[in-house]
Amino acid sequence: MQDQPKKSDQDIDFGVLDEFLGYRLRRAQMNFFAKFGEVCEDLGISPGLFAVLAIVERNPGLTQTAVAQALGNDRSAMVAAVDKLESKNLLERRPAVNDRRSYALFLTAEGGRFFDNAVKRVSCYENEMAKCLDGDEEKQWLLNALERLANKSL
Amino acid sequence: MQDQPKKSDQDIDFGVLDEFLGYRLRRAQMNFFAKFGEVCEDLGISPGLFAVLAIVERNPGLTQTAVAQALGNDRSAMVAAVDKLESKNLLERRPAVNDRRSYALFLTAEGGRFFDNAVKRVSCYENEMAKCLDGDEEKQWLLNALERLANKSL
DNA sequence: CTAAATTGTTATAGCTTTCACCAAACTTAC
DNA sequence: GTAAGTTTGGTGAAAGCTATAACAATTTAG
Repeated sequence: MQDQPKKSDQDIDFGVLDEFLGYRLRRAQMNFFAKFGEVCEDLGISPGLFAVLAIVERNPGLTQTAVAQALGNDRSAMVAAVDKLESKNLLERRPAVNDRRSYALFLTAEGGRFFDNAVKRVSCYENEMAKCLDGDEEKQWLLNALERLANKSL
Repeated sequence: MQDQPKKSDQDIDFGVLDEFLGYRLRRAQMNFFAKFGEVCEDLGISPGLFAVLAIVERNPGLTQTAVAQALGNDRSAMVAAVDKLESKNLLERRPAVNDRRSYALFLTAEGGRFFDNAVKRVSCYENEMAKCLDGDEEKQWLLNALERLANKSL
């Protein structure tokens, strides 16, 4: 009754966890986050900062809150993010033309080059990760399923 | 040149983000995390604590580090988690039989009942979320794809 | 026995979320 | 038009969770 059978890592019963989408999503996302860190280590940006650059690059002039809403983050999270990107000379806060409360965000020239380079790296490792999927067909299916789950309400 | 076209929330160009598995995984997982919080609000446990209970329930006597490794967390994260679960009388630290450094973790009787109840709730909302998938077939495919992504190495 | 590895722990830092706050903008009523 | 209240944008402080590094006690390897 006291001799536990010395379970190895593979030997563990995950029970209901194995059937829960929430848990599996977390594990998959943790792996992606870790791989992102490896690939972009020297660039000094996190997935969150990368996402901010991506939104601002395609939608120049957006306010901080607009970017936050687009990414599903809180407004307050944007302060430190934009501060950091601005200190790296990648992003620029300009006063908004018709609203003195808000800033309009723009990529700097350096930010544009930086982002292009980062996209290359991220695309590269994304493609590598997607190799465990069955071709572009399954990847598109997966992207679609994930979008449905992200927007599902109870 | 200065009149930005007043983009609404739906009007934003996500660019490369839309094709990145990492981003879509994050969005989907954020939604699951939020829904978990709604459903289990009065229970006072997070997805992380739920996962600890699930592992200990199916693998009684595991050490803290073994649970951490199973869940992909750091050992140090387990301290606060077990502290919290122990203060709720759901989990118990017993001295390990053959290693005075480590504890063996067990669910208390109350912890067992609590977990059963929590599983009912989480299963319920998991099923609700899965309704945006095409039957059990697509769910199983998705679980499988997520497992592949979680274990893929570069 | 000595050196290396392991367990639980603490401290520290980073990131994210929540709350309250102030200034600016908007809405409504005069 | 003005003046009141309300909403919104950015910010800062506090709380939460996670990851990293270091540490003492203990176990294991050589």
